[in-house]
Amino acid sequence: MTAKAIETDRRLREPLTRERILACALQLIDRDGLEELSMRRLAAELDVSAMSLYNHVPNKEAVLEGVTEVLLREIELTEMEGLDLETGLKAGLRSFRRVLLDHPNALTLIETRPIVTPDALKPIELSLATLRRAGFSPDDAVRAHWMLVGYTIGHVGFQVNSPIADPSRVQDEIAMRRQTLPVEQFPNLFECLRMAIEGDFDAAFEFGLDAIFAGLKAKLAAS
Amino acid sequence: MTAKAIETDRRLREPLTRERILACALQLIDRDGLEELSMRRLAAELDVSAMSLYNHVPNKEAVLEGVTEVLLREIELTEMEGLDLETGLKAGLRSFRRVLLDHPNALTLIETRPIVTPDALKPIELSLATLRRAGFSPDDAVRAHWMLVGYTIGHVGFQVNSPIADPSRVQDEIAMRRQTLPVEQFPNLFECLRMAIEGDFDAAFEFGLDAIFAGLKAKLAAS
DNA sequence: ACCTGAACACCGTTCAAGT
DNA sequence: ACCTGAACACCGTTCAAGT
Repeated sequence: MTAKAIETDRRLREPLTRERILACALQLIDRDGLEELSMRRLAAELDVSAMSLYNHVPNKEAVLEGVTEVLLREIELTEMEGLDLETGLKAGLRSFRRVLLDHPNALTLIETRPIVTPDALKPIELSLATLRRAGFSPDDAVRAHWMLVGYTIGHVGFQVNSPIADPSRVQDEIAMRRQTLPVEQFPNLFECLRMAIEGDFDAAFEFGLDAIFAGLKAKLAAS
Repeated sequence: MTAKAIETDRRLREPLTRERILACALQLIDRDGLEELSMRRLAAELDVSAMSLYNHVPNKEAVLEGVTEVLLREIELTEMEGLDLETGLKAGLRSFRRVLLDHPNALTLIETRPIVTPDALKPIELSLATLRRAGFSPDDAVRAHWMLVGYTIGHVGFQVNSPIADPSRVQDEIAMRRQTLPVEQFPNLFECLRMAIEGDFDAAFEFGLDAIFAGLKAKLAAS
């Protein structure tokens, strides 16, 4: 092959960049799951040899952190600027939850990769600002922030990893558990089973948010 | 080597069992992290060939699920039987949190492996029973349970994966962030930084619990 | 400057052969 | 019934060689 032909080849396909690698990695995670992401598969997907990736990214961990960054940038923040405590934070948390639900296979990434780039810290800054404005001390602002974010992530985790997430198998699941479990030892579980399975997770999330904000406001009034 | 010598060998070391495999796997995870657990390393640790494991366990996923089961059994439940809403559930959640904090490297396992054995469902049954007894409808009992467990897991995740978990590096961290981040764009973050780093996570957890139970009781009174 | 093939030290798992 | 070595199809990453 002549040098000219190779030049043409290179111009035909997009040049490899960090951004393109991260975008492709996220796609792969969304489609096939986090376990299925390998440097070799990622390279193949980009039509490139596995080793080319290492010209743009130091290692696989950097890819995973980069994907996490991309996800955190997806959070819509405009709706929470300058609003009051409940309205502003609820908007931010709903947007955060939406991103998490849009990328369920990447949840573990968000849980385990603390990112400290300015983009990633922006939501935290806004959240703390809202809490401070509402009257919380710096200590309690941090605690309230942790509570809200912890609750949101935990709740999504519950929804996403629910053993009975597939609605088409609900009936099977109920039947199976009735066989496996001694009903008389788990009366409340069985009473709540259908709801737990068919549950409206959005409504459940709002239920929790309401309770938490009621509690936070009570704390504020008491201090 | 004679047949007799091999017999002696076998009698010298404990016989391989599922229980022994799971216990060893948990140890390995606690010591070296989840990433470091491989079937081959696990086998080596047990002084056995990698393939022997497959006589007691179908595959690696089964090992991970088994370890999760073991962890869930560690939750102390006696203290929450028959107690009132706040006292009982707080006791259970603190015990759950203790187990999670004792095995930080296994947190992802608990988050992603829904276990449906009777042992694993016992805590849920007790939690739901307490909530129903306090007056919640089946729907709201499930929602409150999700909220509490989601909060607890999320909070521990925050604590465990905090980028600044190593207290010896707190000062470095502050200095580094001051360099990297434009202070004027993150005033609240910097104001809260020291607390976020040195924060008393136990106190923060209790702060959130208090707020949540205040909110739950308000819900109960309103309905 | 960017890409690549060959190589190294690992994986999980299967299978046929041992006791 | 339990254990094992060899083998297969994968990994992440390094390095020297290409353009």
